[in-house]
Amino acid sequence: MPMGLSGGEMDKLDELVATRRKIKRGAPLFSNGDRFNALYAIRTGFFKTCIATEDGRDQVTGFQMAGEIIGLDGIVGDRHMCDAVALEDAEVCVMPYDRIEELSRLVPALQTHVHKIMSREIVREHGVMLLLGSMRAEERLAAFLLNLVQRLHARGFSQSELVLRMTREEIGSYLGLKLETVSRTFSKFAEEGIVEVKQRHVRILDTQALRNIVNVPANQ
Amino acid sequence: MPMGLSGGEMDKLDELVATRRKIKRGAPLFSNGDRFNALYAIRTGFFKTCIATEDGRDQVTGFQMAGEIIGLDGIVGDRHMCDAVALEDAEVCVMPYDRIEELSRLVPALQTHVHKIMSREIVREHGVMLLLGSMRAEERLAAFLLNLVQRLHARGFSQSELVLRMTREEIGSYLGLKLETVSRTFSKFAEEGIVEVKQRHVRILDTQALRNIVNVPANQ
DNA sequence: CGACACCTTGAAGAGGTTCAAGAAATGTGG
DNA sequence: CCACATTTCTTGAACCTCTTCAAGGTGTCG
Repeated sequence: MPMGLSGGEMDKLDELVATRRKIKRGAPLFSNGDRFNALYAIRTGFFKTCIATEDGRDQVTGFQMAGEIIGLDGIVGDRHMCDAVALEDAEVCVMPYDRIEELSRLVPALQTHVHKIMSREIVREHGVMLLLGSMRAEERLAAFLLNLVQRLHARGFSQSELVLRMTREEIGSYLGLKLETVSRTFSKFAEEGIVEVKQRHVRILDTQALRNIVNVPANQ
Repeated sequence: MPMGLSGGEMDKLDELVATRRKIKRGAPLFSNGDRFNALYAIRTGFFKTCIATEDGRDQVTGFQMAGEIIGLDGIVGDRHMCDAVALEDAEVCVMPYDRIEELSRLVPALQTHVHKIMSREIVREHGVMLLLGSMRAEERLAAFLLNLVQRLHARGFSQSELVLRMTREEIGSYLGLKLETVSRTFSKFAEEGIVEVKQRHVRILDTQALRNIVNVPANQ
């Protein structure tokens, strides 16, 4: 979070994130239509956000982990426009939105921070649109794995090993594929020696191969 | 834009949108990598935003018309992360970003307004993800046409007639389809008497049929 | 008026889906 | 702690939608 703040400012920020809430696995943090009054910073656990249509369609719009912010969709209409569901037992900081607005006016660093968070989400979604609009199944899954493992690594986890918190169906929904296609693509990667997959445990054996599949240059 | 402001506040807002810029058809408003320093409010004209990858892939992430805001992607990284190209001669208000932040701190209504604009963009992109992730070609094109005509109607244009400002290829890129598929789907709609298509001139003959295709209930 | 970009349409092919069946893991209640 | 129900995952085969490749037509702009 932002830095270089005075003591008084820090106290206010501390107060902003003072309220905690625990969510059991499978339970919603919020649901489509719920009144919006706070953003949530994930302390621990793993979430998915998704939108459901009347005709039973369902689209996972993202997976969120510790340190990430959920609830931005609620600002525009005063109600949440999607569901946020815990994929494992989780704890979040409840940040009342009116307090955020109030504090942002007093602390420019917080204001900038909030804007950047929203802008980052917009840019992330552009990337998902690229993935959904132009990639084939293998490319999608490779991009997904690289993205997940990169975010986990940034949090101190392994660069090559991960435990999926979501089902094949949820991965498929996110990637615009059927669960069978996700499963088959995992099997294909395993045959090719790129990954080792045992249910939700994934070990990446050849990161560069995944990068080549998505056309990401070697460095970085 | 926000209302219920004092005279002094209005003056500041007027100053914020004082600078204009004209962009010729085909010219970029900004390009990926450009330093970010302003948001743009479209006064007249029509834009597309798109991201290009090294390997020649290209994804249109949106089409924007009068009254809409472009440039939000630039906030997070201090550089624009996509290209914005005018699809017809256009004019925009240049709103320097540091002035927006400054003014937002003084005028809460503006602060809320900015947040809502960003939140709306996030929600819009969720809708695009649903479209790209779970709809078939006909559903995508029907949703696209309904969305376009609805936005045009909100600006005083016809509910049933529109002129496309973009090529089949650009529509296809946005919808995750090849241009041939877009063309064929238009022809199919025309055969079925749902629309009349003559190049870029489209007349919607049966709005409800389009709604049925995307599973939107009759009302609204 | 000619060059170029854009659009349409056909035919063949590929990638992903659907349907189906069975195996493996997970959770639950006795 | 074990048996059983349930959920999740894997794999096969047929099918379908969309893509690819190709050719010709239409419109537009200098």
